[in-house]
Amino acid sequence: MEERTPRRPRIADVAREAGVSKTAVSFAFNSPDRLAPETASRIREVADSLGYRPHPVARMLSQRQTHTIGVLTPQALSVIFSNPFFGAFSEGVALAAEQEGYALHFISPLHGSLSRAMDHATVDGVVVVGLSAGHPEVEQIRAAGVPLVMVDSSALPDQPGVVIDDEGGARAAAEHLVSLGHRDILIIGVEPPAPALELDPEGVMGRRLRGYQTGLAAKGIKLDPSSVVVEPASIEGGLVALHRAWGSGLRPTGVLVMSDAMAIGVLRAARELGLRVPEDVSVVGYDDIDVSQHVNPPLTTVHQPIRRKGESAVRLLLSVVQRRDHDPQQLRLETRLIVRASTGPAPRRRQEVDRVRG
Amino acid sequence: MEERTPRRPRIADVAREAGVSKTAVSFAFNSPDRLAPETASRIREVADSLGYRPHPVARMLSQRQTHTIGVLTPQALSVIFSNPFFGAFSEGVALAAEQEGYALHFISPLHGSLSRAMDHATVDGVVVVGLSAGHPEVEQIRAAGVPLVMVDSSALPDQPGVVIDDEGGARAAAEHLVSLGHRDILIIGVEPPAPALELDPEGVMGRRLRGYQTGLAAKGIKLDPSSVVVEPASIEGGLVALHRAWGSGLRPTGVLVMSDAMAIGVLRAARELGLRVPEDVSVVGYDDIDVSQHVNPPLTTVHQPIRRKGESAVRLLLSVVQRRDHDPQQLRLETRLIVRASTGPAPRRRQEVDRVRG
DNA sequence: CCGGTTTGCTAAACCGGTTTTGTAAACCGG
DNA sequence: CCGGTTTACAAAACCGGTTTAGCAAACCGG
Repeated sequence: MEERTPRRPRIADVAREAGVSKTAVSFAFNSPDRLAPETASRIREVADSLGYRPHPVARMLSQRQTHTIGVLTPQALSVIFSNPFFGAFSEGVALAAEQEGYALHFISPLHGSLSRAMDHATVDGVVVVGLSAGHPEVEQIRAAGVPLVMVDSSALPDQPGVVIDDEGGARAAAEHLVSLGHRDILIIGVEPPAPALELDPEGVMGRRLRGYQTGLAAKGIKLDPSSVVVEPASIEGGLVALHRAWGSGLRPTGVLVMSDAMAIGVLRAARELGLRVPEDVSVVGYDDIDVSQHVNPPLTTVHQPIRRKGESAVRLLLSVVQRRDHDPQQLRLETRLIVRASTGPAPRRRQEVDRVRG
Repeated sequence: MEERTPRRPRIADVAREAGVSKTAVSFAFNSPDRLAPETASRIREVADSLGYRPHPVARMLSQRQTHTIGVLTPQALSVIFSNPFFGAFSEGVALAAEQEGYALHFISPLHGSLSRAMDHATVDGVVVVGLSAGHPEVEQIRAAGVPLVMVDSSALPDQPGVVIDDEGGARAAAEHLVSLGHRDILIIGVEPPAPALELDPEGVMGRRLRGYQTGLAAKGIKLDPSSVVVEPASIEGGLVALHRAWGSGLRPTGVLVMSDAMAIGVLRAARELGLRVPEDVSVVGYDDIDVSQHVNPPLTTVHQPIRRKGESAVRLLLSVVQRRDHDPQQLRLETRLIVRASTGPAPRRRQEVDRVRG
């Protein structure tokens, strides 16, 4: 005997079965104190026996809240998840969200359009990561009245946000290389999601680039535009980047990489090119992801508190979502250079050239 | 002049402003061909000028679909995201989801309860990862009529699912160590999410354990229960695991680790203990995450197609969500041992001892 | 024992859309 | 020019809950 299309029980079913009104059933679940204790428990029993669960979407609609926060990125999730940085960031986001009982919804371009994705997203607020402040999508979100906090964006002062000292960290990295005697520097950056997009000077990568330049300029090193290459922020991207630079004739002794994931790829590319790290070439990463200290050689990099960044962003967001509305708050976290084993004194130039020739 | 509480425009506002019915507005967005072209475009113009966007939750409610798929895990997201394995898996999930225009919602225990989290989740279907088939939560989902596909679970044959050959991979790993002369083996497993839970013999870790045991038993090696230790699936967990084992007097020459993240921690612990890898101790991981080939030394491990697993799971799920309903399909993906540099011949002394014994 | 408050529940409105059903007007073949 | 079909839109029902307004009975102080 088959059950006949076992439709999901609705609140009306429970009400009928228990001989009460829909209101009473709703009360039984949401504010039992407004019902006589016996009534409440009887309703719950009936509900249980019917296998009734309030329909989450209906609940969202009438309550006007979803208990969900969104993480919005301009890049496809399938690419951004390949960077352990994002995993760690999500870890922080998830930690704070879970503590407050919020679920997590990831929002990435839908059929190429971020707005469309945003239009379909059912969230009480969003953490925006990797998008600069002026972005139209960001305006759209604000216009829709959805609270947001910007991460890694030199946000307008009227929006809450959390940033790190990208420029300072980058400068420290550059100075470190310079002080080791490096003069031929290659910079590897992260490719912006939309190919047409220029490297946004106000974005993370723009700020890091400025930091590098400042650090180098202090010792009188000027940067040729050709010695800045960009690729996607992944191990693979880093691998490709160094190979490309090398292929186009560049022979740096020091490489500043804007992402640890890429730096790991650079380490590998170096090995494939027959270069020893750090004897022949030094590499400095950025982010200090978990594995950076475990790669070969352990990576010198700029540390940033990734998890804390995610956590703080969510706390900030929830403080405005829940109308605990302090004025828009800006949080700034620090970076610091961590010297491990992927950097060393610059090789004497002659030596390097000879070895590669031979 | 302040705008007066700029309420979000509703469909009724657009209808009034354009002098048409709600129906017409809805048609203008969803089936413009049912309207005269001029009418449709006029409505859209009005809608634009008002900044109208269909309310996603309302739309979900009446359409009875959310265009969202859930990823359900019994562990807190804040812990599971720390394992690069999950990042890669999510990458695959996201890839397939994005292609089909589905958003991603992560479901993890809400205030300790998975059911509660599931009750609040607004998804068209879920990918269940790391939960075995018999689990009550899984039954609850099925009862609620939500399509699901189980990943890494020896599912009942009436549920779609994707699994890998955990046992075969594990056996290969064990045989590899044995063939190198190792006789004193330590096994490091992943701690189940609920502390009370026993190591589920039907779960991933149970299957891998069986594989290890089979591989060892073939060469007459019996496993003492004390040489199986479990910790959380993270770098930190692996680190702790080896230290604990060592502290309790175990002196293995070969370590079989059920997760690469943990294996990386083991490599570090070995270094801290003054052990050289692979000269003093050999380590075999499991999963073959991206960084495994970049750590020091490059990790010998059991490869599984992580991304493809996520991707396949979503495709399977969507095929039932969209009523393209083939009968519940089971997908089985292969594993293979990848020998890198973290394994080598068992150290001489022990080998000799064993030879004499044998 | 009377007027006011509290208790316990219901009826109706509402959240913001989509979908079904209905209906005038236009079209159309014979 | 008449009956039947399309076309183009509107009215109403519906999705499945919550929330507001309201009402009868019980309680309660004076």
